[in-house]
Amino acid sequence: MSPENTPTGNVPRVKSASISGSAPQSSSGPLKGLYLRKQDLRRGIELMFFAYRDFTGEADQMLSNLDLGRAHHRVIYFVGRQPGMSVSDLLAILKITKQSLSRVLSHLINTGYIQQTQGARDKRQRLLSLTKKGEALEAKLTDLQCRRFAAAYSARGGTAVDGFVKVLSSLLDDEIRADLRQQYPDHID
Amino acid sequence: MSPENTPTGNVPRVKSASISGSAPQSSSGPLKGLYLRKQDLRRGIELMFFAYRDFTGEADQMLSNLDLGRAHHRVIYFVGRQPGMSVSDLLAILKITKQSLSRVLSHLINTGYIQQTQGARDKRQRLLSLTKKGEALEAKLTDLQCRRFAAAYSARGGTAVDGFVKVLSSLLDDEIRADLRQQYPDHID
DNA sequence: TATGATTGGTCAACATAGCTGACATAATTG
DNA sequence: CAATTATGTCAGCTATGTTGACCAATCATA
Repeated sequence: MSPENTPTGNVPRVKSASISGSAPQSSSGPLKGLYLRKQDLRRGIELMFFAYRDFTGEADQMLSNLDLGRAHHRVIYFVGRQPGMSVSDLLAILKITKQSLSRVLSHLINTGYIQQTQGARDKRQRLLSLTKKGEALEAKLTDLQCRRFAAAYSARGGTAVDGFVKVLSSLLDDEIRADLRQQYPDHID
Repeated sequence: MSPENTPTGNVPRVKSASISGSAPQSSSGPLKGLYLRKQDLRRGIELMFFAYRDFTGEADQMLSNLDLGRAHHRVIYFVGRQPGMSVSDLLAILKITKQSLSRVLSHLINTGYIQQTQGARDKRQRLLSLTKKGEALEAKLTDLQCRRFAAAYSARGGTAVDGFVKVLSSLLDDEIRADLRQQYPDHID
């Protein structure tokens, strides 16, 4: 409760970081390497934890009223983003097993949020898309999250948004960043 | 697979955003409101999803080798950050039920990662701290995540880090932001 | 001091969402 | 035709969240 911070978080710097300069520990200007103090890195860790939780919280609430969970949301979101995608495509994005996906996807199909059509070129494929009902839910959920981002972006401005996107991109695994760059070139700089 | 993006993600802007200007849809400079296009907001949503997954991935791997999960990690992390915190404090941070916490915490105590001491002022409290073993694990896990942040921060520079922190802060629920500001004043700007 | 609130713990049961392993069917590809 | 691929399914396990009920120790206060 009291604001006594970590005892290990004062002066020390991260070893493997390429910037090694021993800058003073004053405040937080854009001074070389000053943002690599342990306490700054921990701030990043903690902000990711809290922000991710809050970012998903509102949607989780709305979903639970419909007896759906976050896993359903992900499916609805990505199918909505790229209608006509195959099950394999979705598995590659979500990185879960087909058994896990199957449970969620079957439920969404049975309850009329998602529909499947046989692939034209490859008849084995089940191409996924949202029904009207699914589109309506996707819109409500995405709106909720977009509003949060729009508020944050507006409050902080374009330069901050640019930095936000850059740092998040650099936090990705190299492999994922390459995938994203290929699929959505305007996502990654 | 093909880079055909969302059909709904081209020109339209978010309605409830305070910035309503109909700016041109050129590139991505710090031009007023240009980062509030639906596609930019969706980019934020998606980057949060992928970055959070990758950010936790390495630690999850290390934990699973020790038969521990992400829930154990959170406990170890926050107890390490603020040794001597009470169970209530931890519950307030994690926002889970005491029954959920109990399962994880008991295990960490039984396996010697965390120790409890009776509170001096209030003898009902069990003040939590890491054992040597717990400190060692915390250091390994936090190092792993700090390295990722250090690499990202180094790659993108102080201005980007500043924007990253600002936007993440603004994504928080107001209540959480207020809490963080009180507990860790240097976390939030 | 007696009472009520707080701190922490426990038992039991349940839900969600991941996992592995094994197997099946249909369609494509060589 | 044989091998591979895309998808689905059954069965069972694990981790981590949830409710609800209840208990003991301690603190705060009327």
